[in-house]
Amino acid sequence: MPTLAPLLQSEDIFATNELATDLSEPRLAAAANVRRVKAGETLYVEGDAAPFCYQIVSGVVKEYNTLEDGRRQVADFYGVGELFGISELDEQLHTAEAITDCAVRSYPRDVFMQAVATSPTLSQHFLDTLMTRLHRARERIVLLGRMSAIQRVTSFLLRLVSEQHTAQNVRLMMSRQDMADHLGLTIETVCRALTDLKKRGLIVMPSARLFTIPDEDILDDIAHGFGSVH
Amino acid sequence: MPTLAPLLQSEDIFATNELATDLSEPRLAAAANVRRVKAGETLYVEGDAAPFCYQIVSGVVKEYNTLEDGRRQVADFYGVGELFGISELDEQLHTAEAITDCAVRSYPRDVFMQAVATSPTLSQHFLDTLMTRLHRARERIVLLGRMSAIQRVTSFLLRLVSEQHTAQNVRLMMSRQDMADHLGLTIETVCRALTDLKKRGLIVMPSARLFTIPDEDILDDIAHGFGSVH
DNA sequence: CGTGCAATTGAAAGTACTCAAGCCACGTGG
DNA sequence: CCACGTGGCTTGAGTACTTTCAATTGCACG
Repeated sequence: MPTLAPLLQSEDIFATNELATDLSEPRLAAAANVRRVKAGETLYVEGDAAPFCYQIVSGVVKEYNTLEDGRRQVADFYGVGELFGISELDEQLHTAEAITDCAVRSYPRDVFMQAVATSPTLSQHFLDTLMTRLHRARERIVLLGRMSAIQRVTSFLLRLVSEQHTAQNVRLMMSRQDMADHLGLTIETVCRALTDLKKRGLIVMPSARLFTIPDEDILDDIAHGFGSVH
Repeated sequence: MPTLAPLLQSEDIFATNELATDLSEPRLAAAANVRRVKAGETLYVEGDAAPFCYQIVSGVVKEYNTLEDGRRQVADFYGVGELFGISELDEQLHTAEAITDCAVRSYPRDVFMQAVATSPTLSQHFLDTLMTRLHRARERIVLLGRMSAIQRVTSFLLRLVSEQHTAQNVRLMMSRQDMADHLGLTIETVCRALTDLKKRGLIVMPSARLFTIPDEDILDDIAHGFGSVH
């Protein structure tokens, strides 16, 4: 039983057209508003009122929480087409920040919820999105709860590979800090894991933000705990 | 009955609603089927076909994943009224096991999904449930990614306190192993954390499955990283 | 060709884990 | 009624891994 196989294949960061249907929903299209955001800019902060929810037109956004001591936990990265900034409450649960220059479509929350409530197809879509999101969150729970640093980093690289549909020259669009905050590690540990993989010839990195994987299977084994390392 | 659902009462607020709505939906009520499960019995296993989804009538159920090396990660515990065994795929993503004797209501998945798709109120409720579930999962992500053993255990105790609406004689209805698997720790580390809290007089445990908290605020500080501990 | 930030490396310290043993409540059988 | 086995919980010692703190290197840019 390839237990984690399905778990580790997350949704596509780059090419999801998850809510393409949104665009076909007249009320939503009418209320939508596209905004440009530069890399590093914050869209909203944890605890803010949440009058809008958002959908990525281009670029990548991260959503994270900040702890009292300043450490951060990145909940998720969102790519083209993905919806974010939604919660059952009236306030944002995370802080959202662009990690590349972005174009982001915003929908007034009440209009969005109203549209979801009255359009069966939209509702269905939204449900699927939420279930998939939950699935993703739980993959991360397994990763954070039970995997070693090497396994976490390896899983993350494999996720990027599957999202970019190639093992050649895969781009890391986020900083080491973002990776660390996402994987529950420190920046140094991420570096060391990458260095380790490089030294073992399992990945090739022509630059700090670009990597190639000669043999994906070996990395799979490592991610799943078969490699020598825990 | 009062002792049957001590866990997860903050979610009861939600759970109760889930319960009420489900029952008021005639198609669902007609297709529902109650089954009794003894503590320790498995309802389904990760990877199984998922012809049903479930709702707890009484007792507590845990949902977990098993890794290749046998370690486990408990995704969540479910109490009275709560729905579980739902995914966007046709297969179960987790294994579900009763941790106390339970009564569980099952709904054929297709009937359930059909009912959700056609009943706006049910759809709305299901949506809220999913958003709340996602919120819970993300709190766990922060816990697993960024909190120390003491913080994790403390947070868990506080969760139980809030669910059972008292800080006196709170029941731990799950084993140390279940706690460990939920918190991403080993059983020994959970024990040591509890011992530590006991020695510091922050909790009192008349028995291994029962605790009282003299001063909740101090524990709050520890959980949030203000306490002297890391 | 500095400047500044990101990434990497090194050394020491700390935290949680592993393995192993001891404890305790409970149920069973002599 | 008590010795004995069982399973869950706790404690101890040693180890492995990750973090922390402190430089150092690499790289893009003005």
